Amino acid sequence: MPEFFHDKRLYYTPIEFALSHLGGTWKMPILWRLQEKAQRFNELKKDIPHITDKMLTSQLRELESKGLINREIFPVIPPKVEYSLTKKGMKAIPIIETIMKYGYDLIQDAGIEFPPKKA
Amino acid sequence: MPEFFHDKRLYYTPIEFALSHLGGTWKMPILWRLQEKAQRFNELKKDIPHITDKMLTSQLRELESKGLINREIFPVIPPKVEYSLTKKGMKAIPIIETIMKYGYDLIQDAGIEFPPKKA
DNA sequence: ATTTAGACTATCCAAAAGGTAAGTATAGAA
DNA sequence: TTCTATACTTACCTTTTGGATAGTCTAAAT
Repeated sequence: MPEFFHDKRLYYTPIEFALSHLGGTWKMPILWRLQEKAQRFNELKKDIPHITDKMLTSQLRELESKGLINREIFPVIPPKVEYSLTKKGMKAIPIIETIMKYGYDLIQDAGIEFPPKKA
Repeated sequence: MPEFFHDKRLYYTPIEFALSHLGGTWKMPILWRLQEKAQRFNELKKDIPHITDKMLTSQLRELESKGLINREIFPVIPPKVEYSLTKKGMKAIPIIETIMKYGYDLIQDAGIEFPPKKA
């Protein structure tokens, strides 16, 4: 039985475990944007097309709970909160880059026109 | 609008597109096992713990429709069908390897004991 | 006559993921 | 006094994903 339990969930493979950290529509685009510098909630929101408040909040919370990002609260009004990569989060960047490049290759292969942007 | 339509679906990023090819619980474990040689349905089934007939069938169909694997039918009874990687499928292998290694790293990080097996 | 093999298909269901829309708190600006 | 900014929360749905279970087809073996 090469499977294992962690945080109330059963995983069958390391791949599944990796995807629990990076998978879904939003986690990688968020992490990617934090690689340069810390960002505020609304900066991320403006920079990531289509994401809703709810999704952004929930994904940030998941990334934080898995230790990939830091959340720093500035006690001012209106509120200010900054998100940044942890060391663990930085380790994800090359993986994301690999997947992104693969995605671009697939897009090329499929003959789709797509602007080479940031994620 | 850096997003695009393809095959009746809307994608926002290359990452999403890549995950539509490799994402989910089963696609990468399946592809990984085809890298050495073609495999039959029941060989894959025995080699991939926990996968059900339905999941194996549906994932093989998806991989085939995206051009990552070939399906060869031998007209005998009982039926014999072999699955193998296409050139496009082979391009996915290094990506899967990267993700798998990352998964192992995360497992180490989390202090989980896990046997270094095949996917 | 029944069982077996191999590769499925068909239903039905439960859980997870993700989207819509509205509401909250606070202080300063208009 | 109403409005604005910021970072959320809550409730409610719909869609997608995945799991359980049973059934199908054919010919040969028992």
